[in-house]
Parts: sequence; C-alpha cells; structure tokens
Amino acid sequence: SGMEEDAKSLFVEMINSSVRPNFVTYNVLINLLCKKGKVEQGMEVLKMMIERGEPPNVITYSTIVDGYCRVGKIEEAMGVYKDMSCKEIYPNIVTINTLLKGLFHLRKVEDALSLFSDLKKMELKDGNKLGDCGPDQITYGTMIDGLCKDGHLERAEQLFSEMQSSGIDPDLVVYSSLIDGLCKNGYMDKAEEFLLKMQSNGVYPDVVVYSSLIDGFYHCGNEEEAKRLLEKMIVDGISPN
RNA sequence: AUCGGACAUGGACGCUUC
Repeated sequence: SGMEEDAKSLFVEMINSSVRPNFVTYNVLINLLCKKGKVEQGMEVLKMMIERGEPPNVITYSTIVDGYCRVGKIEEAMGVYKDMSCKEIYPNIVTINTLLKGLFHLRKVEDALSLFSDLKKMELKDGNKLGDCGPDQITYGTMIDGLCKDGHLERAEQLFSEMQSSGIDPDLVVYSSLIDGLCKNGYMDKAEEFLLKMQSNGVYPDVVVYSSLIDGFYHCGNEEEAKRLLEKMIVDGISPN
C-alpha cells in the first residue's frame, strides 16, 4: 500500500541519515510486516537490528511470535518462544497470550489447555520472578473465546468461574466471548443470564454483545426478542453499526 | 540532576485478500 511504501522509504531515509533507528523503530517495522503476514521479512529485520547493534527485547520477540501465529506457523512460533529464553529475554504474559491464540486458531485445544496450565503453575512456582507472568484478563478472554469456538462451552464456563475466584475481574471481552458462544449454540437463556450478570458486575454490553444476542435470537426463530434487544440497545445509547 | 514522548496479545456480523 501507499502508507507501507511511505514507511519503507522513511526507514531507508533514516538508515542513510544521521538518525539511527533504535529498537523501537525496528519493533514498529517488524510489527508492520507481521501484521501483513510477512513474518519472514520480519525475521530479516530482526537479524538486521542485531547486526546493527540494537538489541531486540521481549516486544520484538512477541511480535515475531504473533507474526508466525497469524500465518498458522505454530512450530516456528514455539521455536522463537523457546529461543528467546535462551537469550535471557523472558517471555511475558503477552507472549503466552499470543501463543494461546495461535494454538486455538489451529484448533490445538489440548496444547492450549496445557500451556495455560503451565502458565498457572509458573505463577505458583516463581512468584514475582517473571513479573507479570500470571494469567490476565486477556489470557482468560483468549481461552474462553477459543474454547467456545471449539464447542467446549462447559469448560469455558468453568474458566469464567475460575477467573472470578482468582480475583481477575471478567471484562467486556470475556463476557462477549462467552455470550457469543452460548448464542451460537442455542443457549439463549444462559446468554441472557450472562447479559444480566455482567451489568450487575458493572460491565456494560456494547454493540458486539448485542449483535451476538440479536443474531442468536433471530436464528432461534425468536424475532420478538431480537427486536426487543435492538430497541433496548438503542435506548441504552448504543448505535447499531 | 529530575521530570515528560514512540513499539507486542483476546470478542459479533459483513467487506476485502489468500
């Protein structure tokens, strides 16, 4: 695209000028490439930054892990994940969350569950050693969405309870993922229970949550309820998109 | 000297691309 060309020529200009790119500059470039599915080029830039004396950090490696996950190359993603530890750049919760998403994307549910369980043990064992390395809202959001999309609704609900009992507040995406899963499988009563529950916990539905519910009711032949929710959403000040 | 700026991860439907 035009913007991408602009980014590239700016980068080249920078290399040729007295302003040296630093690690953040390289990270931004690698992220751009990874988002576009060009993780191999991202790896080239990683090599370049090392050659030019800018040390990659955990963000650099997590970005590359995401790049591989996006194109379904989970082996390569795991390889980078293991590699970074050897270089004493420790994976953090973002790195793990990225891998979890990649595993679910390939329907490797067992692997995701086992990484998730390792993550929880890690937290117990190492305490604060790895800093932010316990599951967070995004971890649970990723797990719950992945489990729902693979049809493991009961397991997803277990994780919902688990996160609450471990003091991590379910956020909008967690409720949204679970409600969407329930809707897609026809559990409309349960979906509405969660709609109420989220509000009583101070989390308010947005256009995504309403869309899941409206779609669900419509598919179950309950057009009345679908229409009622559409009106309620508008009354609540959420504009349909 | 101190303080201030840039980078990575999760949700519906459709569209685009593969």
